[in-house]
Amino acid sequence: MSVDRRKLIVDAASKSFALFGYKATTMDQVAKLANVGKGTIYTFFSNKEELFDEIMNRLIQEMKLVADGEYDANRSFFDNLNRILYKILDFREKHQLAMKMAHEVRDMGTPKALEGLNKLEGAILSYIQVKIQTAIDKRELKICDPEVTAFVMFKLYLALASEWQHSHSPLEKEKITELFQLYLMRGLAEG
Amino acid sequence: MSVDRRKLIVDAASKSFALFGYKATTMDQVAKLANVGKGTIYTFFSNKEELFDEIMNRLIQEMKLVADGEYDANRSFFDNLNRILYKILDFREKHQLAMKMAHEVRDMGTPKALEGLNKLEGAILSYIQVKIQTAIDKRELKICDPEVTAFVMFKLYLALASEWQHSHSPLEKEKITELFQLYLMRGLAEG
DNA sequence: GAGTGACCAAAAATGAAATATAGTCATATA
DNA sequence: TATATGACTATATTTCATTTTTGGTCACTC
Repeated sequence: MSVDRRKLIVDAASKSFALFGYKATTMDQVAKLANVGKGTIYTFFSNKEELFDEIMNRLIQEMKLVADGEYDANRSFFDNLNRILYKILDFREKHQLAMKMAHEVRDMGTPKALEGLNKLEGAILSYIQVKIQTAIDKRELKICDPEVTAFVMFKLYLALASEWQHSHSPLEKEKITELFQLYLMRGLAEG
Repeated sequence: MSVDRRKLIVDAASKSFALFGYKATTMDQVAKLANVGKGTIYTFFSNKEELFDEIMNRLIQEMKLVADGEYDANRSFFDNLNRILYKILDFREKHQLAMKMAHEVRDMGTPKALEGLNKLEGAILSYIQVKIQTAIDKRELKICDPEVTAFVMFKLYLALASEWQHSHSPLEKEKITELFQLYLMRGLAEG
C-alpha cells in the first residue's frame, strides 16, 4: 500500500493546531502540509471539528499513557503524584497545543478551542479524582471531597507551572514538585 | 456650602463602573447620574482614567481596612487568615467591581480594566506577603518563599471562591475557609 | 474506486461612512 | 468673580455594504 494518508493528515493537523491554533488552521493549509488533496481529508473526517477532536483525544490519551506508565500501585500517593507531575512537566512541548488553545480562548474566544480545553481539563480532573479516592481508601490522604481536591490540585498546578511566569521567571520543575509537597501535602503549619 | 460634588461624582462613577464596566461607563452617563455637568467632573479629575484610579484605590483601601480591622497580632496566622477570609467573603457585593473588571478583561480585553485588576491583585499579594513573613518570623509557618506562598494563597482563594462555581454550585463561605485550612495549613497527608 | 482540486455557499475580513465619546472652553450663574 | 456648565470638536468606535477567505462538495482523473 502507499503512504498512510490518514496519518499524514493527523500529523499535519497536529502541528498546525499547536502552532497556529484552531481558527488560524485552515483545511487548505492542512492539505498542503500533509501533501494531500483537500477532498482526501473529508474521506477520513467529516469536518474540521472531528479532525480537531481526534487531535485532542490523542493528546488526552498520550497524557494518560505517560501517567499510567509512571504510576505504581505499590508506591505512595505522594510518590506517584510527584513522579507523574515531574514527567508531565517534561512535556512542555506537548503542552504547546493546550497552551495555544488557552491563548486562543483568552484573546479570541474561539468556542471550539474552549470546548477542547474543557474536555482536556475534564479528563485530567477525573483521572486525578480516581487516584485521590484510592488514596483516601488506603488511608494515605485525609478524608476530603475528591472532586474539590482534584480541582484544587489542578489549579495549583496551573498556578505554579503556567500563571506564575506571567509576572515572574519560570519555576524549575524540581521547585514545582517541591512546592506541591509543601503546600498541599505537608501543609504550611509549623509543628 | 452646597452638596459635595466630588462625592456625588465618585459615588455615581463607582456604581456605573461596577454595573457596566470601564468601557461602557461614559462620562456623560456619570455626569447625568451624579446630577452634575460633564465639565464639573474635569474640575476634579483630569480624565476618565484618573477617575477610575480613584475608584480602584478606594476599593483597595476599603479591603485593607476590613482586613486590618479584623487582624489581631495576638492571634495566630491561621486564626487571622480565617477570620479575614470570612469577612472578605461577606463582601460579595463589594467584589462586584472586581468581578465586572475580570469579566470585561476576559471578554473584551479592555486594557484599563486589566490594569485596574493587576493593581488590585498586586495590593492584595503584597498585603498577604507581609503577613506571611511575620508568621514565618514567629515560627508559625514553615520557612517558605513569602512571594510564592502569597501567590498560591491568592490563587487558591480565587479557585474556591470564584472559579469553582463556573461548573458547580457555589461553596459556602464556611466551606471555603475550612478547605483553606485543610489544603494549605494542615496538609492532605494522613498521619 | 481512491484521490483530487476547481467550485460554491457561508463566514470572516475590510474599510468607509455614520455614530458615539472623551475632553475643552466660552458662557452662564450664584 | 468663583464655580459650574453643556454645546462643541477631534478622536475613537460602531455599522454595514463589499470583498476576501474558508469549510465543505462533487464531477472528474488516474
